[in-house]
Amino acid sequence: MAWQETHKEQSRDRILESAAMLFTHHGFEQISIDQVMKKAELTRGAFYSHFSSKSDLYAQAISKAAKIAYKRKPVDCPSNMKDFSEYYLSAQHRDDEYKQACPLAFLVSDISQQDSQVKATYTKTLKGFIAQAQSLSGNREKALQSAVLMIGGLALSRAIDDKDFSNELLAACKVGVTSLSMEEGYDVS
Amino acid sequence: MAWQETHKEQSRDRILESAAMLFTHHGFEQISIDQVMKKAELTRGAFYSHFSSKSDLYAQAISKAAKIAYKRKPVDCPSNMKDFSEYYLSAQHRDDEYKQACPLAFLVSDISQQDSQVKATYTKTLKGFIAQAQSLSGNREKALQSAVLMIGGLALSRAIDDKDFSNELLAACKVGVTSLSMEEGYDVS
DNA sequence: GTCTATAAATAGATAGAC
DNA sequence: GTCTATCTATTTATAGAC
Repeated sequence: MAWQETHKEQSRDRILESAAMLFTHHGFEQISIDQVMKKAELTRGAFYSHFSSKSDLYAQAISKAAKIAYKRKPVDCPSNMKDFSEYYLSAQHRDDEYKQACPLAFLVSDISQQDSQVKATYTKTLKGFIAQAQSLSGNREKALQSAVLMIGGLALSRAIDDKDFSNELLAACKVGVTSLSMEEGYDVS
Repeated sequence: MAWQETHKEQSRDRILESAAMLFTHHGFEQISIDQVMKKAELTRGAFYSHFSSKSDLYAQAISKAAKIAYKRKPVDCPSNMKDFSEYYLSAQHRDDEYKQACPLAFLVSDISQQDSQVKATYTKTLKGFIAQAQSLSGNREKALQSAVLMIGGLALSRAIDDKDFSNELLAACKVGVTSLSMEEGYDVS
């Protein structure tokens, strides 16, 4: 039947899901192929039947992680930037309590060290994120600014070794995004 | 004489400068102790007379890199956020043409994977950056938002594999920072 | 397709001569 | 303090059995 995955597709999907979770949380270099395969309940040797290299897996895992993160939004289709940013800039998201975090923030400075396939996947994912923001704010410049406040704010909040300061930063970014969506100059054209 | 460094201090400083440059550009995992020592014109074996571990070096290199990046600002003391952001969010800074870039942006998602010493150093550096922004904008919340737009915007612009899109993002962040510094509610208290 | 075994390279850290 | 040499561990990728 069409909905049934073949055995190979199931294995591939388990590898990809494991990689999405591990890479998003720990970055490219900190995770070995062995760790990914063990989480997928397979052995190292089976890896190269599914992906051509670790870097190839990384690129596809970023795309997968973004899809997973997108699915777990509290509302299917947030109707405004305020709701979107309150979910995105929450302490739960920063602390990755559900292991389904946004790779755009968690891996941002990791990506500039990777090959062109990885960068292309990241760029495509970021463009999707900004398109989503633009559909809510109706203005491209404000959508770009909001995206930077959210992705950059979340990334920075994770690097900080001071909970109060980290929370303060997240709160300021939420205010920034909300202010942007309430300013004059709203433009749906 | 007091200004003269001892031989040991000179070696230590060369190691630190080499590490600052290499780590900022390539991240922690991509750089080996051997590469740092070669750039400092020493051999591997001499490393542990100066630093206790690679991670120890990383923490101190971040602080050093921030001092170097701060020194190379075009103006000694930018008098407003617009000037500051135009330098910080330039294509030259993104492309690291002078190899003296800001580690806050270049390493942001790298830091969350490191030990507490590294995180503490990064946090302290970030607090200094925000204090600088606050002294220019006079308002803490706006300073935090400006810092995120600058650091987050620069970090994101580096991950993007599309020059036009990257430039567009930098431009939007400059506008965002400038707008913040011109809004009502300016508060010098 | 998945397994075990291994090749081949690299890196962090230490030992000991000078 | 700096050097050469080495220990030990890890990792990507491949080979070949089933």
